[in-house]
Amino acid sequence: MPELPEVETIVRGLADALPGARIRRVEVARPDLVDGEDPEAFAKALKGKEIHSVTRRAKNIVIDLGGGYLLVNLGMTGRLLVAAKKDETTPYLGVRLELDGGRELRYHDVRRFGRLWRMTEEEWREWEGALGIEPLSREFTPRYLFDLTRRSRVEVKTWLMDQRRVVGVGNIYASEALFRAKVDPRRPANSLTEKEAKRIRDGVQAVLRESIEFRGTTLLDYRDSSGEPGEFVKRLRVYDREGEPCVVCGAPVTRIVQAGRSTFFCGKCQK
DNA sequence: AACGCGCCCTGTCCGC
DNA sequence: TGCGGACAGGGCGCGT
Repeated sequence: MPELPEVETIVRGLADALPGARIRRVEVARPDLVDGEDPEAFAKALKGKEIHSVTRRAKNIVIDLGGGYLLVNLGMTGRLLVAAKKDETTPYLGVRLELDGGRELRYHDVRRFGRLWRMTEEEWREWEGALGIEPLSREFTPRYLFDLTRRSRVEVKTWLMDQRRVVGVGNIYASEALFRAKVDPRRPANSLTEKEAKRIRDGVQAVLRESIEFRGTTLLDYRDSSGEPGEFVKRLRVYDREGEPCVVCGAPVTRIVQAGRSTFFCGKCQK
């Protein structure tokens, strides 16, 4: 569900609300959501810890507990919400962290593709180092993108979604970025020119930045940490617009399937 | 090593 | 109205 802009929006909300809060009690309603240890050990380890900061790495939410981390990946339908203890819950509640001041942090997930897990400082460094670079960082240069594509014949849309190279781009923003770059999503990665690599870099950064401004894309399930939907869906140019006119040339938007996922593009604008 | 595929799970929507 | 199939923002593990 959530790609970089959605996770970033959630993280900004949590970073405002949570630092300084202490975890008083932990309830694991859906044990399969906890990775790496049994739910009792997980709960015991978190109890009493203070939340120092909340940040993002790739599509993961990173909660610094001071000498250890709690990681959250939202999968397709995960939500991380700050709520009042007295507020109503849903059948999809997975994990509840009771905090001070009558508040709690709730993890909800209809499909349960999401995960919560703990990491030591050392595990964090190793895990984090194996991920690709952040697309909004200075490291993400046209040259970086061009050089890494040389060794891969994978179609460029699928290539963009591989989190070992560049993180944070998922199914919506891969289509949107390639539309902005005017590059056909079926092109093998190693067929790109340097100019096209630059256009793709620019397209990825532009669409991610704009989507963050609009607090992400809500197709159905996505909500920020306050339960509010994102507004970027109105700004999508090709995603979920099969048959509708291209916003640039008017030709109908095409839908194809790549690596089992829908891709949307304009066959006239994207070469 | 790189790559394609099936699978995890629940809900919604569409065509018949 | 009911039913089967396709599909949904992600990511892992398998076999080749």
